[in-house]
Amino acid sequence: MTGPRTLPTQGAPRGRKRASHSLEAVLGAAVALLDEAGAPALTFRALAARLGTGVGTIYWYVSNKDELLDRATDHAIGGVLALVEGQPQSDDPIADLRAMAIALFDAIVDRPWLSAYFMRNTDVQGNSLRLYEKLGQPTLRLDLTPRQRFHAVSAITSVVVGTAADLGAEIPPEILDGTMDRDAYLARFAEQWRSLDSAEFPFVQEIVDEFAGHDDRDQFLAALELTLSGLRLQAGAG
Amino acid sequence: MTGPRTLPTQGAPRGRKRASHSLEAVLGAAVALLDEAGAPALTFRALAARLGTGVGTIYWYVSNKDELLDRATDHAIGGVLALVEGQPQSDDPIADLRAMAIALFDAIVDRPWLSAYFMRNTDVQGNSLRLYEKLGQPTLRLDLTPRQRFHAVSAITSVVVGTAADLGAEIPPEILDGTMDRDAYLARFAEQWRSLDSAEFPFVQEIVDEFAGHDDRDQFLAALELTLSGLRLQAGAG
DNA sequence: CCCCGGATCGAACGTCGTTCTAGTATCGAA
DNA sequence: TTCGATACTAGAACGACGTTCGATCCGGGG
Repeated sequence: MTGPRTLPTQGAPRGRKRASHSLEAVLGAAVALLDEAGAPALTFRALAARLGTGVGTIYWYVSNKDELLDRATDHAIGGVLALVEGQPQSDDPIADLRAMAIALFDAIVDRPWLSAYFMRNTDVQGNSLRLYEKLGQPTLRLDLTPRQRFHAVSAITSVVVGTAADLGAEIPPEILDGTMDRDAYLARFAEQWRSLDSAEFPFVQEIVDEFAGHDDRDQFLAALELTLSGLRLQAGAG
Repeated sequence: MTGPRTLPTQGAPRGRKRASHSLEAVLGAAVALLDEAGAPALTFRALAARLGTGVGTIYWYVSNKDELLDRATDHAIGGVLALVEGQPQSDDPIADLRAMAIALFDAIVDRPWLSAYFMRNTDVQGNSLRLYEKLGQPTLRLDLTPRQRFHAVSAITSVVVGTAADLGAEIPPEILDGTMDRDAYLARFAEQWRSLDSAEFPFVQEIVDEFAGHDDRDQFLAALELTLSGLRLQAGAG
């Protein structure tokens, strides 16, 4: 009456007899909607239409939109987790950290809607905890205190989420429609910046060319590298 | 017909004759609503009620909710900018960078709604550009390439926004009502984490005590320090 | 005096999340 | 076979939201 008993956080849908729509189907359709047109496209009515059911049916599997979003996010993070778990372990823990952070970043670039809901996922169990564990494991091979390890992982996730969110934010609708390409968009900004008073805005003048031609991935990699080199320094001085 | 001609991004409201509600008043009320009860509290009806007007009036000053949010955010960032500009410049550029980042972080902690709208503010002009400039100026005193300076500032803002967003997300309604205090909330998580299989979750087991008693500000300061020490290393090796 | 344009107002529209009631299919027990 | 409980489906309805629109007010220049 309040919903299906439990959901397997992993694995195939176990013996549900003849349900035409499982929770898995709902989540899959939700993720598809999010992928196709972002967060505003995920409405109960659109989801019901896609599944060929009524809105009431969705509420049988999920108690409200927050839970739908949480479960859909966890569903998507499952994919990232699989990727990260498939990565081979190297001799250098920091290199492993880097590889995982990049995999996570790429996943968010693929699904920009993830960044908005990534941080508010307070699930104790689920895939995000498992991902957190995976991200933390390389720090166990570093000469750090538990506190330093804790801070290191949160620093790395901050960099990933922070830059990815920044990235997802800078995409106004004009550019998604193909009306205007990214370079022209950046160039318009750059031009306005160049016209600023260079006595009042010396820094902006200094970096405007870099901004005009910047690559988001390079920007992320540079930020990540700063954190990682700080971490390497910390581990070496232990 | 489409709104007031322009808005002074700074300064007193100039000679508007007898408007009972200026844009400044609208923005002030909007920020007040956001401060009192967060983003969901800011609705056109609530705002109109607070101003003692109709909803239509607000649309005279602002063309839609996105613009309202952008302007309100910029309004709030003006306060941070004033704080940052009031800080004295020291001999150490990195220390200045640190101080600014901390001021920004504290401002977001004060106004958690800022984190959500901080990144999507793509205004070319306005206070966020000025703040960006201020954040970048210390890097001019560092021995770096323009590209490195550009990356350094975006790395720092990523850390600030990333951790602040993470922080704002981990506040479920129970804790804001005073129903449950933060320590008990963290302890509940910690307990569930402790019951996990330690072979499968070695890292979580390692840091669970740190997590249970962690301070958000310390977490941010640690992440910031990693980036700054990486930056110092980069500047020294120039 | 009238009129014109800046400024104000609130009813109304469409969409959203959510609730509720009615309904159908399946199965074990009587 | 009948009955009721359980699992699930369906869509009308409600209130709140963002937004639009025509009506209205009001001061200053003709």
